[in-house]
Amino acid sequence: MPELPEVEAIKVQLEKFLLNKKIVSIDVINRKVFQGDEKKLIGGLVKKVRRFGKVTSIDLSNGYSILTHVKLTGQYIYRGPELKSEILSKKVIGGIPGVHTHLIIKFDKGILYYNDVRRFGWIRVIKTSQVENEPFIKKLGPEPFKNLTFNIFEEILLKTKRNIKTLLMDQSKLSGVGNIYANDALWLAKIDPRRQADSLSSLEALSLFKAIEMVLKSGLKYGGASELAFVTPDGGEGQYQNYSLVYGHEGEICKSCKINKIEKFFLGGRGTYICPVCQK
DNA sequence: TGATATGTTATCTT
DNA sequence: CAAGATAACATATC
Repeated sequence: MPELPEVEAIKVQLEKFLLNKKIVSIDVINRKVFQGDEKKLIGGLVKKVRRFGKVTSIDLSNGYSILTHVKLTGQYIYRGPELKSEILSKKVIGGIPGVHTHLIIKFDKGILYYNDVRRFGWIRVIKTSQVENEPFIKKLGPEPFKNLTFNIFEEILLKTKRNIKTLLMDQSKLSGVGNIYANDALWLAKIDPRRQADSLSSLEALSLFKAIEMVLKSGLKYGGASELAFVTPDGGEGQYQNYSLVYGHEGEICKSCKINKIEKFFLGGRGTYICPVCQK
């Protein structure tokens, strides 16, 4: 769920709420999700928040960074003086703090909670200078809007016979796209997700490249998709699920041809939605 | 009650 | 050997 637009929404709000605030204490409730020495973070001021694909880095003034991946159900929720009205999505199961709260960071003003029902997410303390050398970040492929050009995209497609949808979601090939936006981009480009990546014509590849940018832009515009567990640090939800093109629309009429029903099947173990007539 | 949701990785297979 | 396919992770929800 949290893909490029969702993680960007987290990044933007964390920066908005935490910039220039000082960490005064850290409570690591669950070591499973936390790696490193939290004492290194105490006293640091938040100077910048960066995003690499689906990973966020909170950079501090003391040379350390908090690198974090929320995976499927990780949630960062902030409570502090600048929240005009305190909303808390019911997707925050157990509340804050609650049974699923694994980390609490207290700032001079405000508190940040990390909740994660399934505990797949992780938080790492590393030196800021090492963020870009972190193995996870190092193996990320180029990212849309950043360093993914059409030429690079086409080269990636031609290198493999894997199905195009699985390739789009492979973070080592291109970063940021997950299941929701892969489904929507392929529908928008009218390409069957089962096609071998290297079988796409140059024109089809260009259409898909543009479609990826379009659906990601739409996701960014609506603050991400909150189908499952995604919430923003202010406690609110994204709205993209109300504007998605095919993802989650099984059995509904295709928005393009307005005739055929959207079908769902599994591809690479992931839910895949298509219009069987529009997508070739 | 058991099937379902998904990001990533370890492991198995071709 | 390498690329690709699949299972595993954990648990709330329907």
